Formats: sequence, C-alpha cells, structure tokens
Amino acid sequence: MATFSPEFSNPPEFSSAPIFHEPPSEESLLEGLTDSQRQAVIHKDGPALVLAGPGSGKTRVITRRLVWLLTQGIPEHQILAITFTNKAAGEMRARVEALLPGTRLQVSTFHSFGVKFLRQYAEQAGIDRGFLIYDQSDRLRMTKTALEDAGLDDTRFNPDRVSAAISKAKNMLLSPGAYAAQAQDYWSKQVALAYPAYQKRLKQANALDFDDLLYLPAMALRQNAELRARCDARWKYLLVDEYQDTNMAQYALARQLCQDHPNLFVVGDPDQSIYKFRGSDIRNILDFERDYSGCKTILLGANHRSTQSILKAADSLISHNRQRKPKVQTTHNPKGRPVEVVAYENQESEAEGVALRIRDEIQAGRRSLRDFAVLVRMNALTRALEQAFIKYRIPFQIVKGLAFFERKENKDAVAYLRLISNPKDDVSFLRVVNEPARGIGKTSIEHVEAHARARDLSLLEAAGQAEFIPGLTGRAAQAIVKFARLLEKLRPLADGPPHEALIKLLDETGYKAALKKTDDADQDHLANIEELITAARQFAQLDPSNNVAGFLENISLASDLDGFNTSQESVTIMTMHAAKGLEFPVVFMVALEQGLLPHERSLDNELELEEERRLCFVGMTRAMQELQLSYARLREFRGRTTYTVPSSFFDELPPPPDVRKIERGGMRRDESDYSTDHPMDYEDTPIVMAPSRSATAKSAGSSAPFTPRAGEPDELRQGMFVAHGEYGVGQIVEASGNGALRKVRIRFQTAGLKVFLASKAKLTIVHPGEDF
DNA sequence: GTAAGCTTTCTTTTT
DNA sequence: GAAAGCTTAC
Repeated sequence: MATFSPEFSNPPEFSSAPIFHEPPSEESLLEGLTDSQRQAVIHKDGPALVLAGPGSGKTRVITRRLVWLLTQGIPEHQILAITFTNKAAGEMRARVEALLPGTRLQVSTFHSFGVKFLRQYAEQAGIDRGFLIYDQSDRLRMTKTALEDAGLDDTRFNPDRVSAAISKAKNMLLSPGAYAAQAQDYWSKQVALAYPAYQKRLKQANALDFDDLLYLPAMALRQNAELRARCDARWKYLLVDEYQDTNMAQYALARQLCQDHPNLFVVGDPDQSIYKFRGSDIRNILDFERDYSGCKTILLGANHRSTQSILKAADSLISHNRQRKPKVQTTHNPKGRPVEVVAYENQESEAEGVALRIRDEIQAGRRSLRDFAVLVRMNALTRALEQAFIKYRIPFQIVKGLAFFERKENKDAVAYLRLISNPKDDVSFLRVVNEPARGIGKTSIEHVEAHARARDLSLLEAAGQAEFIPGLTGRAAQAIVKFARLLEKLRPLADGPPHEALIKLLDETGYKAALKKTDDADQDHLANIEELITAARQFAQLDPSNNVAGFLENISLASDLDGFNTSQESVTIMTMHAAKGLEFPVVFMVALEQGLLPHERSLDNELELEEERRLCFVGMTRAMQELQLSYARLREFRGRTTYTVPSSFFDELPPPPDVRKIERGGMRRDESDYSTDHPMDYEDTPIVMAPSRSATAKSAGSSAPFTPRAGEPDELRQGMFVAHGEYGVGQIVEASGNGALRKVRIRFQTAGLKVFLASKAKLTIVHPGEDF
C-alpha cells in the first residue's frame, strides 16, 4: 500500500480527552490523569526522563504536555517533538491540533528532521541542497561499486557486511578518517578502505544514505559552534519519544540542541529497546540521568492496558534480563484469563488453530476482527497464517515494513523519476538504462562506466558522449546516445507534478509498452505502476507546490507501516517490531521456537539474547485481554522440515494459574483433511464476518441462495470476498485508488494472486451467509 | 545482446 | 523458498 503523508493516511482516533475550542485550562488538561502522569505533563524546564512502561498512558502524557507548553505561552515554533515513525508523528500532530485547533506543531522522526535540517543548512553541512536519499538496496549497490573502486574483492568482502559496518561507523559519528584511525584488525582496515570510496560515490551521485540524515546534522552541529547555538535557541523545547531506541547520532543531535536550553524531555522504556541492529543503544536511556544533571525522573508504572495475568507473565519474562532498571508494574485491571502456551503439531495446525479460534470468537459474536493480532518474529513466517486465513475466509491484513516500493516495477519507475530529478544518480541510471531492453548490454555499460570514471562524469553525461567512447559498437553507441537524449528531453518534467512526470516518462521510455506486451501474469506489474501514479497524484493534490523532488523525498522516508489502518475490519498480522506502540484485545504470538524467538543469531550472545527477550516482552504487552503463545513441534523453514525446540522463554513464564499449557496433538478431526485440499473444503466453509453488520447478520448461517450483486468499484474493500467467473472465489488482500482507477489485489484459492481494475473485472461481492 | 533455465546461496527486525 | 548469480542456447 502506498502511503505518503501520514496526516491523511489514517484519520486518527483521538484520545478520550475533550476537544476544546478555547485553549484548554490546566485543570481540564490534567483531568483523568494519575499523579505521576500529571507531574510529567506539567514539567516545564530542565531535562526530564519519563520511564513509561507498556500501557502507561504515554501518548496521552506527551500530547497533553505539548498542549500544556503551548498554553504556558511557549510559541509553537520553539517546540520540536521527535517520534519513532512517520505514522506516530502524524497522529501526534493531529492529536495536538484536536486539542488546540490551528496549531502546527513540528513533529517529525529523527530522519525527517534530518532532511529538513540539511535542506536548510546545506552549506554548513557541506552538501548540495538538492540531494537524493538512497535506500538500503541503493546503498548495497553503491557499496559493491565502492568495493571495486577500493580494489577489494566483493566475493571475499561481503557487501552486506561492509555496508553494515559503514552504517555502524556513521551511527557512531566516525568519519572515514576517524574510522581508519581506530581500525585495528584486518577486517576493519579493509572497511576503512571501502568507506571513503563509498562516500566519494555518494557525493558524486549527490545522494545521502539513511545514516547521513543523522550523521551530517550531528556533525554540522558539533563542528559549527555558531550554528549549534542558533539551533539550540531556535528549538527551546525538545521532546523525544521512544528514547530507548535512539542511536549515538540521535543522542548527539539531541545533546547539541539542549545545552543552552536543556529542556529535553524524553520518554521511553528500556525494556522495549528492540532496535539494536539499527544502532540503537539502550545505554542512552539507562544513562540519561547521569548525562543530564538535574534531571527529573518520572515513573509511569501503572499499566492501564493488560490483565493481571498478561502483565505478570510479561514481567516474569523480562525480569530475566540483567541490563535493565528493575521496575514494578501494577494494574487495576482484572486478573483475566490465563496466558495460554499452546503446542501444535506443525505450522499448518498452528495457523489453523489460530484462525479457528478467531472464527469461533467472531461467530459467537464476542469479538470483531480488528480485535485480533497475530505477531511473528519475521515476515517469512506469515505464509502459513495467510493460507489458513484464506481457507477459513477470515479477512486479514498483513502489515509489512516495505513491500510496495520494493516491487521491481515501482523501483524502476522511481528510478526514472530520480534520474530526471538528479541526472547524477548513477544507481538509477544503471537500473533503467536497459529496462526495457534497448540492446545496451553489460559490456557496453562497462565502457560507459570507464569513460565516466576517467573524466569524472556521471553515467548519464558519459552516455551522452557515447559516440566518442572507444570500444562501443556502433549499434550500442547509438542506443546509448538515444537513451541519454531522451532523458535529457524529459528532464523538465521534474519541475511539474510527479504523476504527470511518471505517466510521460513511462510512456516515452517505452516502459509501459514493454510491460503491456508481456503475458497475463504481469498485469500485476501494470497495476502496481498505476497505483504508484495514483499515489503520486494524491501527493500532488495535497499541495500544488509538490513536485517530483518532494515526491521522491516523501517516498524514501515512507514505509508501508504508515498505511496500517487500525479501523479496518480485519485481523492484523505483523512482526513484533511493527507492533510496537500498538495494542489489541487478543494477541497471538506464533512460532516461539528456539532459533526463531530467540533468533538463532542471538543464541551465543547474552546481550543479543536480552534484546530478543525484550522483543518477546513487547509482543506480549500488546495484549489487553487475551494472549496465546504457541509453537509447532515440526516446522518447515528454509525449505526444510525440522523438529523444533520450544522457545527457552517459556521457562521464564510464571506457573499456573497465570499461565496454562495446552497440547494440541494433531488437528481437530473435522479440520484434518487439508492435506487433500479439495476446493470443496473451501467452498463449504462459511465466511467469517462480524455479526454486528445488521444487514447481513440475519442471513448468516442460513442457506439463502447466492444473489450475485455487481460491485461498484468503490464498494470493493480489502478483506472482502468476491467471486470471479474464471478464478472462483477469492479474498481482496489490497485495494487502492478510486472510481475507474480503483484496483484490487485478490488472492484466489487455486489461481493465486491476481490484480484487477475494479471497473473492468467482472467481480461479484460475496456476502456472508450466502452459499454459492 | 538476450532470455530462459539452471544452480547456488542465504536467510531478522526497519527509519 | 526466494532471489541472485551463472550457464547455455538462440
């Protein structure tokens, strides 16, 4: 799903606080808060650390404090709030605005703050203002080239690892020189050769990687005292959420901005630090009181989310960590049902067990689909779940970090866009120069690269001179020049709206025609492209000044997580990482097996193991009322089926009655025939829908004849079941666009995934209770 | 120079 | 199981 500005992706559900049209009084701002929450809200000057356990009302506190500061007369431009995701930023902004209409508070992630900062202070940071942001796959490509430049063999030096090492160096604010100076062992010394080569390549392409977005501002502030003082005075009040997941560069950024005006208010929970792999350092929060003298520490210990049993189980688990501040967690909630630890035979029965439990709850009218979440350690584990949910026709949404922009056709289209916006972007050039096929092969490109390197040109510039490059055959040279001219001609599109640029680009470069020519299966690809164009159009409509560069920036910082919609009537499947900050009445955590959670890479390292434990803790504490933890005795993974060992974390849970162990030997007898998997099994299964839908509820369970109903395009929604003349019944897994442009991605039992234009495809909505 | 088909490799989490 | 890399046949 393509989502841009978080502001319009999700109409935020506002907190229970009343909406004021006059500035709210202090009394009303503090209404319904506990003592410690109040203290946090009315903390004004000086550093403060708010240790906020799961479900402790953190968001409420932050929102109200921001509003409180404004009511104290602090001008909004002096406040900077940093959140962990774009989505969180959008919601925070909206919440504040709801309490105080007309406010435009600066709420961003560290990365988007970095981008704004660098556009404004480009000279001070020593970069070109028109920079482009490279994602991790661009970064990897660049690393490969850099390894070549540095004369290192990329088979011996894994580009992934080198790239990770460079990223780590930047997170630690080590310049290439500083890194080389401290490199001791052979490996680091080799990285020290690749790092400057990589930087040089980035600079030539006028690109920054994700780490630069933090590294460069932090360095600029460190090296430029005048700039630092100016910024310190500009943002007098700084608030950082999820502080436990800050890395050193982020730490430094906050530190520099809070010297003359040390009003740094951080909120976090050391037990929920789960981003070490990205450079987060849990010590940032553990040492906060030491780093900021005079710091006021506020503990939000009360949990308003989970039942006693869930809390007890989570607490028992996390108390096995050594690197933490012990804390007492309490709740006034009832004891609730025991946390269930369930053993299944294999991953299919596990997935079906979850699906059936959900189905039963829904059919009994006890819950609605959105009450459920299934959490996994990694994305690869979602397949069995997906199949089970389809089999039992339970609407679900899989929330993946990146999916949409990772698709090949979208990456290609974006590469074209990037190339007209920034002709120096060599990575994009290489990506599209022969896409569609133009008769420009590997050897020809190598000649162009050599020419470019010798003359310090970008690849596109070199391509323009292809006639003069020795070694190129006449035909190749012609094709290359033609390509260069074409892009040169299309460059002015970069100043216009992004969707128009995309349409024209894909047309003129022949990309669209090439896609159209391919066989049926590739209609997906076209559909994806059209979705990208729709997204670009939406972006352009937000603000007439939104051009190609703005669109590119927006998508490089966006993730599909931002599009996650809690109000949708479907079960949520996501990773435990993605679930941070969310809550669900019922949570299932699956595949809790040694090697998966805790992940095998953490088994021999105590610190990593503690991180896995925190991850498990985060997952468990998402649950409000019911929590089921499960594993399968037999699991197929990496194409091999192996006997598993239950997660060692099970041994760290409390005894009954808070936790109950359940054996699900095999499958339930009536469900055990999926191995034969007749389409019949599927057809016989009633569709699961929340019975609250009044119009449909009365027919549920009856055998009323199937009355086909043509769906208007806009009626088709994600999660719905539809019938197609050829492919049978399937579930809409994704829907986007509107009217004639509305596109639906449908997963069919037998035909797999297909994409249709809703207005063209002959689809009928299948309603609950209808047989067919 | 290209496309298809084969083999090998490598598996976490995401701004 | 998928993606990237490699080989082979046009």
